[in-house]
Amino acid sequence: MKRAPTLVDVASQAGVSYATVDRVINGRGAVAEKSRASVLKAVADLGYVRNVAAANLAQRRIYRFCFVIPEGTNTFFDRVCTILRNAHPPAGTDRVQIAIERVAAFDPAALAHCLTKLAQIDMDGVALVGISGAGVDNAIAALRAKGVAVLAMISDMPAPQRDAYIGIDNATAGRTAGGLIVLAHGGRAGRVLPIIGAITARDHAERLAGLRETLAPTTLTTAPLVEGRDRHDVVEARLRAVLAADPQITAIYSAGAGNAGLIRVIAALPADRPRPVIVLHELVAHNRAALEAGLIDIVIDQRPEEEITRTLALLRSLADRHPLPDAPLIVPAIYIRENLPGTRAPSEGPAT
Amino acid sequence: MKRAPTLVDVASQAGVSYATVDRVINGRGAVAEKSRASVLKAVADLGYVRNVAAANLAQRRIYRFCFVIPEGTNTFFDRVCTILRNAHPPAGTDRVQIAIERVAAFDPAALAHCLTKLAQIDMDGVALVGISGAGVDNAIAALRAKGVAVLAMISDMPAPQRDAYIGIDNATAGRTAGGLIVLAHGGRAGRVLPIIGAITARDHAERLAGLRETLAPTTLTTAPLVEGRDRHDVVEARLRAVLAADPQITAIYSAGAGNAGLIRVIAALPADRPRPVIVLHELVAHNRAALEAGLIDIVIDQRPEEEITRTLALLRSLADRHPLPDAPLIVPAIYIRENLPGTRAPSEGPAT
DNA sequence: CTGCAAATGAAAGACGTCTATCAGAAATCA
DNA sequence: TGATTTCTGATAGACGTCTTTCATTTGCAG
Repeated sequence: MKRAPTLVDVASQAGVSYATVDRVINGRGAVAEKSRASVLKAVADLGYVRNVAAANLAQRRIYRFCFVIPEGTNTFFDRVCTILRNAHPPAGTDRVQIAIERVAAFDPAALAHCLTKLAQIDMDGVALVGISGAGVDNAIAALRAKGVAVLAMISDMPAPQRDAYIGIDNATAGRTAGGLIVLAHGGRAGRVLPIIGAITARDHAERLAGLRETLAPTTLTTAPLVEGRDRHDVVEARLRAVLAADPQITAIYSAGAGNAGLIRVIAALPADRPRPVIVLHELVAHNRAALEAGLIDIVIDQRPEEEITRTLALLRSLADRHPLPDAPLIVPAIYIRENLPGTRAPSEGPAT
Repeated sequence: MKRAPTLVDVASQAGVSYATVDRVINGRGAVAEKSRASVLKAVADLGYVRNVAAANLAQRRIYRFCFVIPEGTNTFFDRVCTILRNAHPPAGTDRVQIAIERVAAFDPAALAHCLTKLAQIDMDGVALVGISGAGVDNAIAALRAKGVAVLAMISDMPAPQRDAYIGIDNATAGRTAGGLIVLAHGGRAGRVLPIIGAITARDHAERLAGLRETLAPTTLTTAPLVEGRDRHDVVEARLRAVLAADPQITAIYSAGAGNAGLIRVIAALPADRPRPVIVLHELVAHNRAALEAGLIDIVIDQRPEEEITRTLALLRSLADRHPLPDAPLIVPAIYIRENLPGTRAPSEGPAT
């Protein structure tokens, strides 16, 4: 068990001085092509990896990350912020500063402005919820040009613009909803009502397509799409109307937000006949309460905790100039009343 | 933004020398009670936190962890090992060595022997699957006396013996199975067949109790328990017999292992009548294949990836002498055919 | 008061990397 | 060839902690 190679080892192996190795590794000063090559070869031959602890010590480094989160009526993003605030930095080595910036939702100009401000500060990485338009591309490009890592969370953006995407595959989410609805029908006929925020929202459209894909080969039919604009009041009014007009509905899949309105409608349904099977997205407070109350059946969750954990790990990894590991997409979680996190006391003593 | 306090700061604040501070912090040599108190007070006042990077550098520290995993016919533990081998150490700072020791399953003596051997080596932490008996307690106590952190994974052990438990709440898992079965019956009558490994296995018993708890208030009845001893052949034979004798079965919940046998039985059922709803545990290869083939409906998974991630983070945290964070129990995941991880290509480009 | 043990202080050299400086060598151009 | 550039080497002082050594002071018992 010999010790890991250091930069001194690399220097002697390459037949150059430490100073030259440093110039190559940290890209400062001019280095002859020949020297550069021999240093890189020595690095490869020895399997040198930078000792991050030593480097951080020498630089008195503090990792500075910023999460840019949409601000608005959407409870989900409040949940994300809560998780972020409680997020223990990747455990162990601390020296991680996490800032949260809220910007108006669906407002590319606001996002671009925020990013431009961030470019002033000396950041190591920025995570944002991907949207495109009005200068966002340029603002991101400017950030990345300064060496800031940029990650897309929750909603993706065209690949060349960001360093990586952390989030779920929305088509899978839609298929999952479909599969559960099929299961709940147990072979009987049925009619599924899809509700989304807007057909122009890419994630919603993808979920809807996933649902249809799964339902297609079955006996279940699909009712006309309802657009609820992610607003509680709109969802409430439209759903009430549809349910009144079409009593055949046996299942509802809401791919977007605004579900507090949906839940109000369900709560007001007559108790003498079975209510439709209901599948929603995101385990936010009102959805969770409805699940516990038996007003809805299933919540598909994109597991923001995991998204944030992974994002932090990736930001860290990029900041340390490690090659970025291939991170598979997040698998949407399925919650029913019985597997809600943190409700029941554990069977024995707690983890402490 | 002033720099974080160092041990030098602590020393001057406490009015003692660096050496004394070191003796207090790292517990070596004798220190007068008065000095100890003033050092601790200074630490608290200044909010000193040790710079782990510097400490690790000075010690040339390598974290040495060992996972003791049962060896046997159980595919699940093979999966655990695979995950472990691919486990990127908590990202960023590396210098983590992970050893895997396989020991005979359900054999306390073998486990104790292994632990005793580990006590010889200089370990930072050991994670094991909790079982009790025949010297295990003593072996663990010996380990911990040497300052080695000991975590229980997957199956717990009495609280005072281990530093923490990382795993699922099995009662919740059982209730989850119950909830899904109820959902799949959609209000119709039904008869649920529970299969477990052995009633003496605590986790299996807890899952069964959870199932019964959820089914109790419904119209579903429970068929007599089948004990399959976690063996494919036993499960296969007994299940075949039960299904032949009791055609009323509309659902099967297998709380243990040996499900390859169960799947064989299901695959051989006549195709002209609907098969029972089937809920199994652990997303291992044969269960996954059966899910994809439509032979079973649901797999409840304890998410070993998450268990391992958390275990590593905790081991690391304990090794760094951080106070241990409160880690909630793992929430069992629900898999159906549509949300299996890594099956479908992502809707857009991959994360790279 | 002496003698011994316990407690403390002072200091120095690691650990591996970053950062800077300065002198000297090699390559380039006139 | 000499005068510039462009590279390179040598070196030294951080960064914050660990570890050890040695000398000194303090406390306490006899």
